[in-house]
Amino acid sequence: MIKINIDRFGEFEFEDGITIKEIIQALEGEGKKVKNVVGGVLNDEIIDIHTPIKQSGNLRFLIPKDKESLEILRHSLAHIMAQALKELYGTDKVHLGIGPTTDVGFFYDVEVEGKRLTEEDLPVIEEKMKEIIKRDCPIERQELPREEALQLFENMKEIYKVDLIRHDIPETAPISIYKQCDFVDLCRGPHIPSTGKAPTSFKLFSIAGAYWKGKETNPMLQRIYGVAFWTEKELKKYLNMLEEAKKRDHRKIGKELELFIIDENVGGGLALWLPKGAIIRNEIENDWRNEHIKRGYQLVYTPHVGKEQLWQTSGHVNFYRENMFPEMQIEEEGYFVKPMNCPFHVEIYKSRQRSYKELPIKLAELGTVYRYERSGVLHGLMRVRGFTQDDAHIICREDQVEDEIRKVLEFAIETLKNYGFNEFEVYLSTRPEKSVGDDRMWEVATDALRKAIESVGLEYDIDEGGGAFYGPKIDVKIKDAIGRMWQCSTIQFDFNLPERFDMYYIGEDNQRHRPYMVHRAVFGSIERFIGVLIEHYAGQLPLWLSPVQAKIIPIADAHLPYAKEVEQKLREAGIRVETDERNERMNKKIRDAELQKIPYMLVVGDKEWQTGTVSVRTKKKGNVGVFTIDEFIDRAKKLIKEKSLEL
RNA sequence: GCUGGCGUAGCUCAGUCGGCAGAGCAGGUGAUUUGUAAUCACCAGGUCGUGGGUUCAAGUCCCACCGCCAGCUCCA
Repeated sequence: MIKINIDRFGEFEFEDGITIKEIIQALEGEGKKVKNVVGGVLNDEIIDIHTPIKQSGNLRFLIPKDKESLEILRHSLAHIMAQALKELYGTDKVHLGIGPTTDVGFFYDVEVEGKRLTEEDLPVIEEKMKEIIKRDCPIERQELPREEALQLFENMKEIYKVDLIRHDIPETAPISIYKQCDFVDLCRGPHIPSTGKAPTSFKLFSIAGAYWKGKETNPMLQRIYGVAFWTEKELKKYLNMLEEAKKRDHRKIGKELELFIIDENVGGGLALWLPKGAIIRNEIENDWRNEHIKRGYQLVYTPHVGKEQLWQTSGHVNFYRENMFPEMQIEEEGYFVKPMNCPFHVEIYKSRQRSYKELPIKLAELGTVYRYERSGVLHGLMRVRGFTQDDAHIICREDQVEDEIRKVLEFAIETLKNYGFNEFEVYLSTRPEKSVGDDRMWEVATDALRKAIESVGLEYDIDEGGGAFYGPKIDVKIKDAIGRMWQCSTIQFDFNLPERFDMYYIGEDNQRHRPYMVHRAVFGSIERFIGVLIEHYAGQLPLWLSPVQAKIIPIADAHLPYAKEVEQKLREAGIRVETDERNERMNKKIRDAELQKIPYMLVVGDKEWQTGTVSVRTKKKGNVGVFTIDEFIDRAKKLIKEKSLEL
């Protein structure tokens, strides 16, 4: 017998191996109402109503609106899709790979003999799935001995399932299969009680190649992706988000607003900054430099290439070579384009002997690095081959570690907030199995990272063993306006380079000591961060970052002299301003300024000329009224200085 | 790199069965002189990604390459 404490129902004793389904029957037998249960959470594990419970514990029933039950639904929809495929294209012809859930839905990797699935097939499959849902097949679970399961799937010609049983399912694990009508699948579960419990609020959205088990040498299966939610409303919301993401695509906006281009004549993953994009970048970089100087960083510059020996010492030649541009020969000497800035910063540190008194030394650089990325992964500014790290290396004593890490994290969070990001995900990655450095250093460093996060008051997840071999790290992700997470800041200890380069400082004891070294970046990559900013703001950047902050719109050509006068005054006040001198109607000029996402439109006509004013229209609020030129300048200057998000 | 899709004017795209390369926007010229999201007319603009092939005839069909997009993979 086992004891189960059921949330809201109390504690019960049951036979070992009872299922939720049977528990519900028992409860209902006692006259209790238990409705709509699609699964349960047993001791933090999501299980379905079919799975035998073999241990005592706490159980909570799941109904559709529970977050955890989505996984059950999505898993079942993957099966329903597989069943649909088999019914459409023939049981023997469809070979199933794996069909797990994803963040928003599910996929199934399949092979259909003699047929290449295309997007046009998706609606047909969807229809079939809806039919199966309507049929309301009860879903049953069964555990089989290994040999029997092998036999079954061999008979069904499910070669991939056989492969899974042979090579991937641990000897000790039970082998379970799920049946719904005539469809049988190898599966760990969990699943909903019957296909009829699935709503039709799902959508198949793409079809793509995927290697069996993700290995390039294996055959490629076709992966069909679906999204699924319990309600139509949630599905719609998600689909709208996708639409919105498409509208915000920084590649599209970057082209429309003439911010940057990636030109095939130059090469994939190599961005060219057009004048307007360069303004954004310049603002960000100037701000970055000022903030770093304020915080005691010292700015440095380093070259784009360095001798092979340097990269030997750093270990990059041995461990990072596949990501580097190939070696070049100059006067019998090998050189590499830099994939990272660290070796140079280390050399700067080593340029003379260092005393404990001058630590911490914080060297900062907007260093442009080049990495070989496979052509297929390049993506606008988000994934490039040449990018600028907002890099800094903090070299300090052990007694300074905690304080320095806290300052870095505070700095990063404060900066990201300034750019309009207020939600973060923080990850602490700890020591992996293969690593360098002694236990003590790992402990001091990991502790400092943890304390920093806690002192800043952030929630965080621990990625146990997820650190680099050379040290633990913190990663910060930001949430954008439509809920997507982007990796930005990173704070990484490095126990490797100080050893390799034999970095030291002279301590109070007149002895050599190994310093702690930390790599850190706030934005990660300037290119990528600007890409994220563009998508976050849908191109409507904060005033201080806008390439053109105000557009002067003369109503007719007659007002041009006054418009130029206003323009001159604004320019002298440091506001980026343009006058629309075209012989177009005012409405057209406003429309074009709106499309260019210019924050302020200053309409000037007879009235304004006579009174020395401008009629201010903002991108957000439309016409906000008439201001004197000085009033407008004061307001705009103040907002720019404050980096305000307001207009 | 792999799988699939797509490459037509500066941009967004149409082009049927293989039969004279199109539209809108942008650009140029002219008219108009305008009060809060598109004034009108005219003009110019093309090696249909590149190279080969099939055909009387190729933007269209076939092959190779290049590039882009989605996904896979990768992301010390």
